[in-house]
Amino acid sequence: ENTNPSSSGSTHSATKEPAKGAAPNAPRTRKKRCPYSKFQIRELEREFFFNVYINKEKRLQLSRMLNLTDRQVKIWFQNRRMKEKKLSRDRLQYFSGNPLL
Amino acid sequence: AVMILRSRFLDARRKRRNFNKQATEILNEYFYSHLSNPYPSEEAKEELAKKCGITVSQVSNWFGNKRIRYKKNIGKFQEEANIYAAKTAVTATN
DNA sequence: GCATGATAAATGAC
DNA sequence: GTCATTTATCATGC
Repeated sequence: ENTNPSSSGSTHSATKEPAKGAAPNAPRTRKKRCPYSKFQIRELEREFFFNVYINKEKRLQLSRMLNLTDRQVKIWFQNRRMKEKKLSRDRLQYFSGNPLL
Repeated sequence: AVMILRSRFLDARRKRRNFNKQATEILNEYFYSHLSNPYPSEEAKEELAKKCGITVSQVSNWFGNKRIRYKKNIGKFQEEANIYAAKTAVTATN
């Protein structure tokens, strides 16, 4: 349901996304936030279930399969670990105040 | 039973409820009295959370949203800024 | 219909 | 690597 625009041109040659017109004066434009598709999320979550920490090989493999950059996959796992940590904190707080109704 | 609780917790996360007026007052007071550097420390966040009856994460969310929405349209918050500026001025003179 | 709180990508400090 | 943040997006309140 999401024809991903992040696949523009450079066929995921990985590790570098500011493939601009080689302008030496790069204004360092922040990449716009692009929500991932359901399919991309499913595959990322599937891998996260097996390994909270992903290695380089699987990362490159996933980035090719999902048409994301290597950096995007890396950052997704970082954010996902932070999310898991927050979920744990919230669960703890939620179940601590209640005598298991 | 546990599963019901679990599912209820999971989908209850994103259900939004507005903060009460008093909590919003406290947060705005801090924000506009620290407008030059609206970044409360971890201790300040905990204190604000306690006074407002919300979590520290909610305090962080509130300041994150407030900072960017204020920056994006200062004019829209001008009236609000004046109100709290006057309020802190009064409390300072008392 | 926007205001508002929470979450999802992306950056940067350390 | 973590983690506070910025920014856009989402979902809800009213």
